[in-house]
Amino acid sequence: MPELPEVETVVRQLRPFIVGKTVNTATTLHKKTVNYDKYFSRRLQGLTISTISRVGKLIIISFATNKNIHLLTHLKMTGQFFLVDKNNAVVGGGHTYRANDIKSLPNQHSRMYITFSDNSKLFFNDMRLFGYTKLVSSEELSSIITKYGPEPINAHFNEVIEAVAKKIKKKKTTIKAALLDQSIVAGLGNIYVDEALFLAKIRPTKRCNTLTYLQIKSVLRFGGVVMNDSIKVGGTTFQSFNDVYGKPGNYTEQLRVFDRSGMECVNCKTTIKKIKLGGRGTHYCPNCQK
DNA sequence: CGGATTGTTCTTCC
DNA sequence: CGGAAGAACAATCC
Repeated sequence: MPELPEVETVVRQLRPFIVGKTVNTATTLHKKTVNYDKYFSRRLQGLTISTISRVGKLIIISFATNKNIHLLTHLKMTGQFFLVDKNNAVVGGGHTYRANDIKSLPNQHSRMYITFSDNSKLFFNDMRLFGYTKLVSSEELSSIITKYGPEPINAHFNEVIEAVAKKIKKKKTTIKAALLDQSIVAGLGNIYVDEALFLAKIRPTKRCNTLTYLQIKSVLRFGGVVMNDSIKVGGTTFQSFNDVYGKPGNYTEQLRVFDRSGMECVNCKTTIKKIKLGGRGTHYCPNCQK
C-alpha cells in the first residue's frame, strides 16, 4: 500500500539511524529482491551512507564514498524496513501485518539485510516479492527520476499545476487512472486518489477530457492536502503498512471514503459505494461526487 | 474455494 | 508510433 506519505514516513525514520553508517555486509535472502545482481553485496561493501531521500514512492540511498552508486528501493505493496540494534533487538519492538513475526529477524519474509560496521542491521522484508532494493549508477538514477511527474506536496507545485492540468485534460482515460499515473503526478496511490476525488467532489469514473480545468486543479490541490495531512500523522495503516518501528500510521481514522464502502458519507450520510475501476477497488459518495 | 489486496510494468489491441 | 486497457507479478487473508 505505501504511497508517498508512507514512504516519506519511512525515509524520515530511517534517516537518523542509517546516515553516516558504513556497510559491513549485505546479505541477499531472495535474488529477485536485488534484481538478480550477483555482485550486490560486493558492490555495497565498505560504502558509507551519506543521504536517504525519496522521489514519489521511490527511496534513494546514496553514499559518501562512491557517488556513482545508489541503492533504490521500491516497497510496492508489502515492502517494509526494520531496524535492528547491535543486540539484535528490533528497535522499538512492534508488529507488522502478522502480529508477532518480527520478534526475531530475519524471518520468512526477510529478503535482504545490511549489517553495518557497528553491528546494527537494516532489514528489508517483503511478503509478496513485488518490491526491490537494487543498485544503479548516477546516470541510471537520473533517467529513472525524469520519468516522474511533479509532487502535489511540493511547495512549488502551484508553478506547474497549469501544465499538469493541461496534460490531464487531453487524456481520455478516467480521472482516477490519470491521477495514479506517476509520470503525470508523483506520489498518489489508490487510497489518496479516492480521498482527493472525494474532496474535489468528482467521480473517479469521470473522463479527463470532460472535466473543467478548475475541477482538475482542484483535485490536484486536494491530492497535496491529503498527502500532507497524512505525513503529519505518520501515514495510513491498511493491511500491511507499518513504520520502521513497527507502529501503524494514524491517518487511517481520517479516511473519508477509502475502505468505507457501506458506511455513511461524512458529509451527507449517503452510503459510500465501492466499484472496480481499472482493476482497483474504488470508493466514492454517489451523492457528493458528480 | 473463489475473490480480493495497497504498485508498477509489460503485453495486447486498436 | 502511441494511447488505453488489462494482465501479470506472488502470497496471503477473508
